[in-house]
Amino acid sequence: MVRVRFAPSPTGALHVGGIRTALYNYLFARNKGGRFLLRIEDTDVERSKKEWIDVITEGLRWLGLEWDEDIVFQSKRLGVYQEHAMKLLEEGKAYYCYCTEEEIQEHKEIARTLKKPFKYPRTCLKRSKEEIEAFEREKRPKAIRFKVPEGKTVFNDLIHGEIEFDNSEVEDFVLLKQNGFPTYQTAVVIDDHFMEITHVIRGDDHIANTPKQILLYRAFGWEPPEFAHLPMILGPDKKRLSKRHGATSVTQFREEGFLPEAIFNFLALLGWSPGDNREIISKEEMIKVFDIKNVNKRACVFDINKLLWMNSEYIKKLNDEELLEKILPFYEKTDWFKVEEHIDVLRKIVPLFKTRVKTLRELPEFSNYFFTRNYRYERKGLDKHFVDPRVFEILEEILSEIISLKDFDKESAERVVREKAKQNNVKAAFIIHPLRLVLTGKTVGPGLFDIMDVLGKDEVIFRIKRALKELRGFVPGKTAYPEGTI
RNA sequence: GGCCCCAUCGUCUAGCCAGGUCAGGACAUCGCUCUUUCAAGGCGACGGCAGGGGUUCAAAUCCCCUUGGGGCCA
Repeated sequence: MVRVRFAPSPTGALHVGGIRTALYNYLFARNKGGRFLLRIEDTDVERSKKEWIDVITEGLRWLGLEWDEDIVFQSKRLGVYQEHAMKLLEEGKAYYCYCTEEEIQEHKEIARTLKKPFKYPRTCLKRSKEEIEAFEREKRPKAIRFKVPEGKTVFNDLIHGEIEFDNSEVEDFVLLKQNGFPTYQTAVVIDDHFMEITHVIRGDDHIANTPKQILLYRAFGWEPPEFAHLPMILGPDKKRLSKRHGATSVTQFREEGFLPEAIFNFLALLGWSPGDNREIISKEEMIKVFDIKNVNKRACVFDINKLLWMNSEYIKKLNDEELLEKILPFYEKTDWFKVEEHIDVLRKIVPLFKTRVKTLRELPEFSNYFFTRNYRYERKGLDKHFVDPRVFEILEEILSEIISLKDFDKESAERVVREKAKQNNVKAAFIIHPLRLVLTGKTVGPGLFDIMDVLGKDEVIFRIKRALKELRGFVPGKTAYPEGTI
């Protein structure tokens, strides 16, 4: 059975690259009817934090990347790594290294000045018995290094094809550090073996590590898994994606109002294509058609614009009730009111913005005027729509008409506005634009009559009255802008 | 510096493995349309095989070099 894993370090947020790695592992496993496991690589005690583990697991759940079986924590397996390092030592496939940090650093310096590549010079492999005994007597700290055999290491990458390394390029890397902690290579190989991982799918920054790991598998007498190295994700400047490129973590995406389905879909298509021209693909469909062979080799740029578009597509696919439910937390965050008390108004408002927002977070700010009278008229709107003084007369007429209206709703409001426009021999747009500005302060938004309907008769009357008072006699370009309206 | 990976519109990509269709789609941009505005929708435009050598009747596709980008050693 296929078994894959996602193995993040809890040293930071779950970022775009990590999400996509998890995603491809997940798709691969589900496509093959295999298992998708989670392992936390927390051997770096100083940088690993418990909080990050929660951030990672919550992020994965939010995205719908449910893992199988219990989470494996490397920090609980230190004994296993030590045991296995000792085994290689006993078999003569590894050796103690007494070199200090400073000595290694010195070698590196020399290599740098000579412009030669640095490789551990096997100092401790060549030490005499006496030397070693002396070190032991003074209890000098020691690491365990792997003795890299001669030859070539070749592996068939599922994405890149055959990749070959000459072992002479690989240095005798450390298996166990002086403090008894395993290095990345050691822990990865041992864990992948015991977790019975069949396919290692990870970022291609690990390609150069792969020969070391294969060498380790062989030393242990284990069969290496298949490898698939995913291309990196870059920022718009083609540099490795980082915080300075804006939102790059699941947490941020969630807070900014992206839907998990959109992220899932977008990231899946970043480096992989089903081969046809589809863009919006459901998770189920992806699982069905995912093939690791169709994954691209080339690093790709994370394009927030396309994500935004895709998010708006998923928002449009939501029915009104679903949208409402998803939007509530974003209204809650505004602190404008208790959402439970205004749920009926929200139920009317939310659908009006469905095709007008790209993220959920935009909705509250786009609809602020439904919850406050404290908004300002957009300056460019005043200049554009209040040029003709007849606007005030018609507004006056509409006001009195609305006051006498028995049943105020979308239809009657529209009838009043259109009739008054007709009677005054102007186009409906002549009065619709200034009225929108009066009622919302904005020049853009949902249909005016929808807005009037939601605001209700009393509020519409109040706002028109207020505007007539504030804006009467206003001449664009000449009159100073009324207080609080700019 | 050494080793490794990569190279199709601004961006994501299809096409490459099995050479022969005006190099197809999506995002973005621009235009038109619909419309009370903005969106959404519909229609359209712009825009690409990094460069150079080969192989071949024929190269985006196969090979080599250069250039550029990325990664690991750090």
